[in-house]
Amino acid sequence: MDETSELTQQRIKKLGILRKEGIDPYPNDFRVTHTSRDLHETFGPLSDEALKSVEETFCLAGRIMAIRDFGKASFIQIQDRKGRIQAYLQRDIVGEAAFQLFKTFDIGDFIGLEGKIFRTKTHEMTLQAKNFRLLVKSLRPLPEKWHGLTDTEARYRQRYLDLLANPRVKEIFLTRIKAIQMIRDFFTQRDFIEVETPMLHPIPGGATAKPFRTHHNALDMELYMRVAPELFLKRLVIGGLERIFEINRCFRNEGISTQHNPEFTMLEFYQSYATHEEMMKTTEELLCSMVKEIHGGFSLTYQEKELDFTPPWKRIGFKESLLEYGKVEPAVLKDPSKAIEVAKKLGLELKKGTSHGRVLADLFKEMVEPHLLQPTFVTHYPTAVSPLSRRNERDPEVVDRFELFMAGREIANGFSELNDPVDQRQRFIQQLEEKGDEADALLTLDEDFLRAIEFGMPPTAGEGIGIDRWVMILTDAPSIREVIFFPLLRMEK
RNA sequence: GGGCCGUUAACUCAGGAGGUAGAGUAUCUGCCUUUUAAGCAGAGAGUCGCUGGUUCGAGUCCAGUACGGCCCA
Repeated sequence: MDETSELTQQRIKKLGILRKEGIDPYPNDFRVTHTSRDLHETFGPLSDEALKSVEETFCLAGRIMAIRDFGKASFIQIQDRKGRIQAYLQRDIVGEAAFQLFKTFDIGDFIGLEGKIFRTKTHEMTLQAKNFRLLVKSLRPLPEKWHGLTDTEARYRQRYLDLLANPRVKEIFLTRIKAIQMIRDFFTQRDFIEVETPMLHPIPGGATAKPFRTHHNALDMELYMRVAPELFLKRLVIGGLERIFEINRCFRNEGISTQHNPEFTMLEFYQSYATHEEMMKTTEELLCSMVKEIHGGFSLTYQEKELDFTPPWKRIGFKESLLEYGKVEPAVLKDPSKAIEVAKKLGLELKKGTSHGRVLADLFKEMVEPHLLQPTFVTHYPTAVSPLSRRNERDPEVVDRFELFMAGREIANGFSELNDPVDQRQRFIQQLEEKGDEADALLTLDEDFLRAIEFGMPPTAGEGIGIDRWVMILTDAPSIREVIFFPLLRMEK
């Protein structure tokens, strides 16, 4: 406890006074009958006159957010999970002793109130308190009522204060929660089932990110926090769960930025007997339904840019996008050495490998991705950068895969799944060879997964959507930390 | 990892060219029984992130460091 804070000392003193009076400052026997919103919604439409004939009394509880004291009467604002409502405490109604007790209440305390509803002269819906009780004595002062809490670090470390003091923050998280609920409903209605797969993986797979390592004591076993659920979800598809989805955490042991948090939430879904084409359509339907529900139409503003979600969204081939947005010479697409030349001119390091497909993928990230503002599907990625995707039937050098971009960033990644176990094995081996120089002992062949698809995986399409990034778009959030309750920060001090 | 910016009262912020710290909110005291960021009068509240250095003197200048933010890799 911050011993030096005068304000806290004062409140501790008040706590002592309450206890001496025989008042429990932390009771839990007050029963709530209504929320602030119940009263606003039920009685808001009634006239002042009509309100006077409402005889019912209501029990509300909440945190005191403002006190306007008049000596022998007080207006207070209380905040509950649904919002705020004003209450009016008059000495002549609650009684002298109770009113004196109220004088020790502070902003931040929880209070339980019982009373009737009325409107003030200035037409504010108000609870006329007949009885009230202290429910919790707060020992620390809340952030300022007008400016709220703006110190970014304090907002993330003490998110509870951020939520209390900044209504917009609560709105953002409620939108996040609503979006996730909508995803569940969307897939459930389409006969998908929600599943959970391991977070602790013996072999990290399904994406090429660096994993967090951990250790199981009893089994004396090295484990990795999952970077993607993909390989386990496919095992379930092999097991006959033809339509599944998972909304859950993934962990990547990489840099932190406005678009990266070490733990983030991913939606993955798999549908047997579907192709990447159908996944794109599903994606449009899913995301559009959310934009419409949350923004009332097919457009929204993200960081001052107007995004238009009216379907169908633009589709462009990976190579075509390099020509159209990257303005590369057509020869770059055919000649690996030309591609490397361009990459070097851009100052790219090419640490991921110098196969033609990889270099083109690097060029794409640099030259194309930032230009994709409106929702755009980029299709047919090089096979070299897509070890889990099904080869295109006309051109085996590319795969039946797409990524969805908007606001210059990747939001989704989907493809027809590779279900040829022989090809899959080769692709894994190739992946290992490319990574060879990194001496990455983590990368071992996932024989268990290969065995699974050798039993036969139905033709399936799958997709992953980064929920945090999508919620950023929905809520106009500039940083991923604004849509994650507790983003990772360094230790304090 | 690099560059730039920030860190002053519980909160939001001032602090010119180095001279020993200021406002609003909140708190405390008094007045006020329909206020709306209520009002009026008064009061208390600070290791200026931390560690060094320069200086007679550092919130201010310099170096380092911690944490945070933005950009870049």
